[in-house]
Amino acid sequence: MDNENDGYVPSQVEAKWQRAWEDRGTNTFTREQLTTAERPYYNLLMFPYPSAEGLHVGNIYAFTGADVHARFKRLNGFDVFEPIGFDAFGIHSENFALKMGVHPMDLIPSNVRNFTRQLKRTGGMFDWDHAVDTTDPAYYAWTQWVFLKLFKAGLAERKEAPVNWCPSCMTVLANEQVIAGECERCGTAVEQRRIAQWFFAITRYAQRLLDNLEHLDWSDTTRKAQANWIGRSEGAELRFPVLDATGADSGATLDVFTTRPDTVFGATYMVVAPEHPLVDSITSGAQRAEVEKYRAEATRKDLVARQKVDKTKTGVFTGGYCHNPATGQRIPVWVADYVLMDYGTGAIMAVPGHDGRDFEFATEFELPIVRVVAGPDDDADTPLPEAYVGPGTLVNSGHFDGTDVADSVRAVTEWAEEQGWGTMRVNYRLHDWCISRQRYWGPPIPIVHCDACGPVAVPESDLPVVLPRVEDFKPDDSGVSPLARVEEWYRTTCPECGAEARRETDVSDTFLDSGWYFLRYPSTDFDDRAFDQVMTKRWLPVDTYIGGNEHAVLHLMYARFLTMVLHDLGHLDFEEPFTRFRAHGLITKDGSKMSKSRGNVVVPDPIIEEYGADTFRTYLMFLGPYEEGGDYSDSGIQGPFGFLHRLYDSVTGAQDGPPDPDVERKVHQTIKQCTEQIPNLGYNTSIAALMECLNAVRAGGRTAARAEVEPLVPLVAPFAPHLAEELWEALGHEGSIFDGAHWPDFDEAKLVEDSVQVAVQVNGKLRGTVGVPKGAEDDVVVGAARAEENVARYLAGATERKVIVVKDRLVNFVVAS
RNA sequence: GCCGGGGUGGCGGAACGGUAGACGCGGCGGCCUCAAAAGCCGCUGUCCGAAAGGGCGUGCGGGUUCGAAUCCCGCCCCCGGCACCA
Repeated sequence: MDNENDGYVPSQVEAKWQRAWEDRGTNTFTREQLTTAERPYYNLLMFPYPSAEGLHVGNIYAFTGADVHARFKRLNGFDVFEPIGFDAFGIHSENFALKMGVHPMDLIPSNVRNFTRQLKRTGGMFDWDHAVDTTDPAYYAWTQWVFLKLFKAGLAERKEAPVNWCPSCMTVLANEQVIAGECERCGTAVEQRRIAQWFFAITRYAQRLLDNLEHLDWSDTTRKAQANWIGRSEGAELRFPVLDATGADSGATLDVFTTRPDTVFGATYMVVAPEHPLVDSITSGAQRAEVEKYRAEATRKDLVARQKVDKTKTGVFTGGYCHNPATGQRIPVWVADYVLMDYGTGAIMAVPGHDGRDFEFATEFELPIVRVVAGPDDDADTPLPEAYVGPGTLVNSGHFDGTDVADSVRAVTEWAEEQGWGTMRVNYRLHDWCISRQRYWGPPIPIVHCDACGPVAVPESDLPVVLPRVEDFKPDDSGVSPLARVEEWYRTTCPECGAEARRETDVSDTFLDSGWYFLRYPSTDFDDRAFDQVMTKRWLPVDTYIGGNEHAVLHLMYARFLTMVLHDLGHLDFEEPFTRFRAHGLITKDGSKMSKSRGNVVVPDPIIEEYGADTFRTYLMFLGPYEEGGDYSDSGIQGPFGFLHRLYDSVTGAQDGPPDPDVERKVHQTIKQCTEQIPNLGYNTSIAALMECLNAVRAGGRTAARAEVEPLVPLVAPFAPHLAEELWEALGHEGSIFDGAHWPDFDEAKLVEDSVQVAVQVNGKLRGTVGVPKGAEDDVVVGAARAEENVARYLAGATERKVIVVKDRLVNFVVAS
């Protein structure tokens, strides 16, 4: 390895340039530079959670792809800001700390140090002077500030909501700790408990979050995932009068949301969720015991188990009735857990004839099934062996009989509206964002509870509300946050009336930390504001954000929501944070996701040790299309390793003199390819083009002319930045290539070949090729094609019907024999 | 079930409707070397053939076209996400 014949020693080259970058501040901005940058380009990557295991290949893949983009933009003259940070709060760290018996306040700093060391070795163009750590009070003071902004705007609400509760461990569980309805630690069935929690009213922004998607330059898949998550559906709210014990109208209504108001004539019963507030008043005395038993069972099941689709439907009759305002008939009200409290109104009108779930339930409990839609081959009396959900016309529907279902949603709703029991309505499946965590490792929610004043905001001047060091931070059987055990911390006075009061002891969701971090980066030089107006104007919104699909929904949605809110409150002049978002693919090993249990985890440190970061980066980018990912193979890295060595040899050994015309053409073709493909994340094909070009340069063992290889150095720089610096220096330049070099231009005139190989087909089958001058007239090409020996054999004795000529590419003789 | 994304050599993957398999790995043979590393040269989809050449080949079945991996219709399989959403 240390052989003196081999001039390229990656470890030495990389150490040298990493030191130089740090000494010269190549990758960092001063506050002054951030303020005056002329062509600002904000290149964002998803900041990592600093695990104890260290950086994994997936991190490096994600960051390198973003870094290649950053370096490409920089070589194209932009002032590229590529900050980095640590998303270090949250349940992962807390659980790991619990397992190891270390305090997170000790664990996280050592993890961060290790990550920092590893990240620096990968050669990313990170601005370490503007790093953030979400667990730093100087950061989370402003996370708490964001909370207060929403609170004061009336967008933070406290309401009761179910949490997962393990009756054996006696503790609240996060959703990810519930595996198939059981506690991940002890296997006990998880229950639901209702406690008061803080919610952000993201549902009020549902329509805007949906509408804006249209104009964002984001991957289609990500936009669709967001749209599905928001889940807009159009329909109607219908109000069914509740009957009292005597069968008379009680004055109350049971309201339902339906996307099929046109099938209201087929609603033969109603179903309410077990948690529905009207269950008590609707249930008759005789049924009360049974209903109570069912409700108790339903709440004992956790949400995961309850929502299993394939289980048979369960439910009980309440003994109460509604009256179907369309048919005038009395219909029973049931309680069943297939109706969810948190979608729509928590109650449905059941139309078993035309809804699969209702059909199943009606069959189970022998409830009437009525056909109200007839398909093309049906009439009003055709039996229904299963729910019919296809197109057709209404039947058994009074004066709507014969109406096409396509037109009837609106018609029926308008009719219901005239009669006062229906309204057009849009419903979303997006839920309000629960940000309360009954946990220790997060920023305390900056609220004080006062008996007289209620929940009161901590004054901004008192921020941060510092998370105290608590040695026993394990969740316990109290069902409240560990902070609720620290009396000297939670006892305080009301900021409004001065009375004795108690701090909120829940901490906030990690997604709140990461929901605004991109606003903080350019302003880390300011400790008296979350984000500075001048910096924000210059740098935001983010120009390109590259990250994993696993955050395509939640993280990006929350970040968009917070940005919209801060915009509406006058703190930002844009409402979408990420102009362009691209999701990278997944890197697999032996065809499957890397995981400890599979034992196929690739550990990056030894690879960088052996081959260097440049080779590792180049290999990762070469594996497959960046947006699709690829499969990691241990031996594949040899390709890029050899390529970079050969490049080093050719550049450092280049001679003065004129370039070979064929090689020069190849160089220009390569410049064109890289220029067009790199900004679109076509990294694998760009690297392939560079390899092909170098193969042409070195063909037959020839020595390169300087002019042939010089342009290749900036082209390879995004992938192999250290080597590029070394070669740039070897070519006699001073300073960093990322400051001194320009992305090379290609010359259209130098791209064209003077002769081309034209494929010759007979009846679509390739029978030969002929070399002709580029742009030759059709008859010349056809003549040459006809003369080709093998082609002539196929044409002899056949009748030519037609000749197709594609200029400079192909001739096809269509013949009959 | 629904929504995405895919199925191309031994492997990772290339291919504006126009010579399928670029580039790389692996394999085989050779050069250099005391040896190794690095490097270099040649071959490498498959079947028939000594060669020239030919047959077959992009998950399966149809279709459009002079020509289909690519476009259309109907299936099958894999991966990711959501999942009783009324």
